[in-house]
Amino acid sequence: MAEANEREQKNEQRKQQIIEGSIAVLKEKGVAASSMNDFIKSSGLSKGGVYHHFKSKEDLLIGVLNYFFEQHVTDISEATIHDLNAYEQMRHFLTEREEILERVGELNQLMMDFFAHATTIESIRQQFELQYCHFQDYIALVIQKGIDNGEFKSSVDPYAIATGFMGVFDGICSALVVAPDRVKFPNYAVETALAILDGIRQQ
Amino acid sequence: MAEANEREQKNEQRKQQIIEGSIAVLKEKGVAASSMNDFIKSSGLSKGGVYHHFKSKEDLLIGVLNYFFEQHVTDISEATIHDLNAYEQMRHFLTEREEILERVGELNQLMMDFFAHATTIESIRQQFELQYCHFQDYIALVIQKGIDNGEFKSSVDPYAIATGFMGVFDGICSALVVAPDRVKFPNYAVETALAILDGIRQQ
Amino acid sequence: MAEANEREQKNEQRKQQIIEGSIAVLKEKGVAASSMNDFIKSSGLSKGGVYHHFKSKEDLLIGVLNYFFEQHVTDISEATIHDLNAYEQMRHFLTEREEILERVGELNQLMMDFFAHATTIESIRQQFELQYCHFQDYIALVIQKGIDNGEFKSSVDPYAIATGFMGVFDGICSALVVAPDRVKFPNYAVETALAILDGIRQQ
Amino acid sequence: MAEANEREQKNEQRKQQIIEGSIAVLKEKGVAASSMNDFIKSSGLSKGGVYHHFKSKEDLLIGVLNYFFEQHVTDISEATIHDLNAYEQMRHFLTEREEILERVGELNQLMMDFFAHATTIESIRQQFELQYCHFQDYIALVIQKGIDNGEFKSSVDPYAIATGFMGVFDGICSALVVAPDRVKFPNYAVETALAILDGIRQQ
DNA sequence: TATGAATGAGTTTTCATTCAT
DNA sequence: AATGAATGAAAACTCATTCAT
Repeated sequence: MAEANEREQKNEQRKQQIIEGSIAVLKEKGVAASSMNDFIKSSGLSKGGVYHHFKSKEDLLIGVLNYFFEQHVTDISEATIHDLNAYEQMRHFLTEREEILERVGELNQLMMDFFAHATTIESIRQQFELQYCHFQDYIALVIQKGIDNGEFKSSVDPYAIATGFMGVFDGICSALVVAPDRVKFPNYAVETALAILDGIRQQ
Repeated sequence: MAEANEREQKNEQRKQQIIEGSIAVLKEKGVAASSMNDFIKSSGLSKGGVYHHFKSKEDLLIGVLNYFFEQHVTDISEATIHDLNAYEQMRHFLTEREEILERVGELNQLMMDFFAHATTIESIRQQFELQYCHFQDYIALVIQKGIDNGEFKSSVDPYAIATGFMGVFDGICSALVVAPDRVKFPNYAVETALAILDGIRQQ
Repeated sequence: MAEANEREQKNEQRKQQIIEGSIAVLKEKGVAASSMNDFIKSSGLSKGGVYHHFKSKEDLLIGVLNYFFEQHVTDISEATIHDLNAYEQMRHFLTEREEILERVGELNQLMMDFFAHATTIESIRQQFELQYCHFQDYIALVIQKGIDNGEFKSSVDPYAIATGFMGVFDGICSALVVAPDRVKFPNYAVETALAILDGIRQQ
Repeated sequence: MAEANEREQKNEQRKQQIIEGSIAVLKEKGVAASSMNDFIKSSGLSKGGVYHHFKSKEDLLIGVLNYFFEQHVTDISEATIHDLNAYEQMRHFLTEREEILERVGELNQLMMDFFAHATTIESIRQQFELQYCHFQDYIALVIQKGIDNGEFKSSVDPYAIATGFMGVFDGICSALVVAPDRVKFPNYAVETALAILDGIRQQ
């Protein structure tokens, strides 16, 4: 029993080792240009060794993505402060937790790259969808609360604004890849997001 | 002289023929999965024939992208109505020209796909950057006009809002790929964009 | 001593367990497409476990073949009835023991498959040769008896006819794989074999 | 037009060149053990060159098989002499055309090997089936003629005997692989086949 | 005895590109 | 201008076998 546990732990370590090597490769070369051989070289293991832990390239890529979500995307609901009203809650999220936003920006290039493969690799799309819905639901909920409180206009569709809110960040991150000199992240995103909040506020 | 002209025209026609075939392939298979052979088959020409007109795959891809921008991205400045103030101008753009937005949505999947390769293929990135800057400058200009008019708050950074504005559309289009059931396009984008406008307005 | 015996018995059981699993795999996938991993999975043991009992794939394959011959190929001499003359003996074998023939047909596909590897793997060829000679000797003996009795023509070469006799069965079994709709087994084989017997009979 | 023809001829030559190299490899290594790389090396072309002419290993293998059938399996109906009755016709075929039989024996090892893959590769099975049916029909026809003539017993099933007839050759060829010291080919096959003919004759 | 992580040469196939015609 | 045969590096993946535990 104890042995089995030890082995499993070692396996997990190995997997992590492979994933971390792969991330380094992916950051350098991009998803499309990274080959299994690259991941294998970076892992320090042999071909068979890597394939022992991940049964295909897709499998490894999903492993990387999961690791990413686990490590880097802090659960937004952790940032909730229950005393605040909806508006303050959102503001707080935008202005006080800037570290999160900055980290998002750093990882952005790789994320966008993965993201683009959501089109081609269904299982990657599903991973993204899961994360996306989670966020979308949470933000829509906060906005709904704001509507119920009378903070936001009753004409607001909480899902539209939640989607737009997230879109600002995703879209600006995309732009960062295309025209890094023209886009200041997260500043521009925060300013736009605050404008959205002001725009839906009840005067 | 006349002959030379005729020849050039035929050349242009051939190029277009190749590009149009390639677009059909790209829409069906995606950028990463489309091979030169696929483009060649769809062109009706031979290998050598296609390579005569485009010296590499990258070259052809850029040709496709240019054709795309020329054909499908209506120059935003055409939509300008000079009698309107900045706020009305933006509103008009969002609510009266919905056909444009819808077309953007349709092309989005392929664009996102191309976009992914902005990371890897520098020349593709440059094409996107050119287009991006063009739009960004134009929108920032309109917003600046609104600030000067006193329509918008003086604290507004026109480039931040222009960037956010575009980001909403790009970001929501991305989301469309990931979670099509959760995103209504262009509705959500328009509602968010209008909220931004309301948010930066001088009360 | 007793312990040593118990151990050996357990070993034999393990080997049999591995072989039976392997046969199931071989029937489903064919010899060429079956991997050591498949055999290991089907055995319920681990990699090391199987390799402990069979030192290589070839070794396991030979084990399977032996098991096969032991289990399924009833010793033809058991079917001998000593009161009968040679002609009746052969007839009896063909017409009264049809169950055997049918079983042969069922196993045929796998046998043919193994057989193909007789070319490549010398040790498999040797196993087949052993079995083949055993049968050939026995049938040739019966025919020789018939010649001595005056039942069969004295011009007959007993080994030629014995070989041909077996060939009819093997050949028709092969044909069964290639053109199952065109071959009725064992009917066609029995009819041909009876014709051979009639053909060598002294009128 | 002339050019197109020349090109096609050259293509055919290339294909033949690849096939002939492949046959040499197959004779030496066997079907199962021969890799595409081996065929490529033996062809003198590059990887892509071979794949230009044969789109997969299976495709090449079928090419080899066809070439074989075309080159080596003389159409049995060519051997027909119309003045002879059925019995003499069959005898003639067995005793006068021994060169054919001997050549069959020589090629036998490779054929058996291919044959074994009829189980695994459907397209190879189909090629064999085609050839098989062709022969079977022809022989059954001759036997039917003999029955109609009163040469053969009316109780004879022509397809059973035709199948058995072919089986003798196929079966003995198999035996040749397994126990070459115990099998004389084509002698044993001819003697058995003649016995079959005698066995179905009307006394 | 038994486990399963690890090895690495090997497999088939793809594909952007070149070049003689 | 156009053809298509040829190149060869690289791709993803397999698999019999070994060995530390």
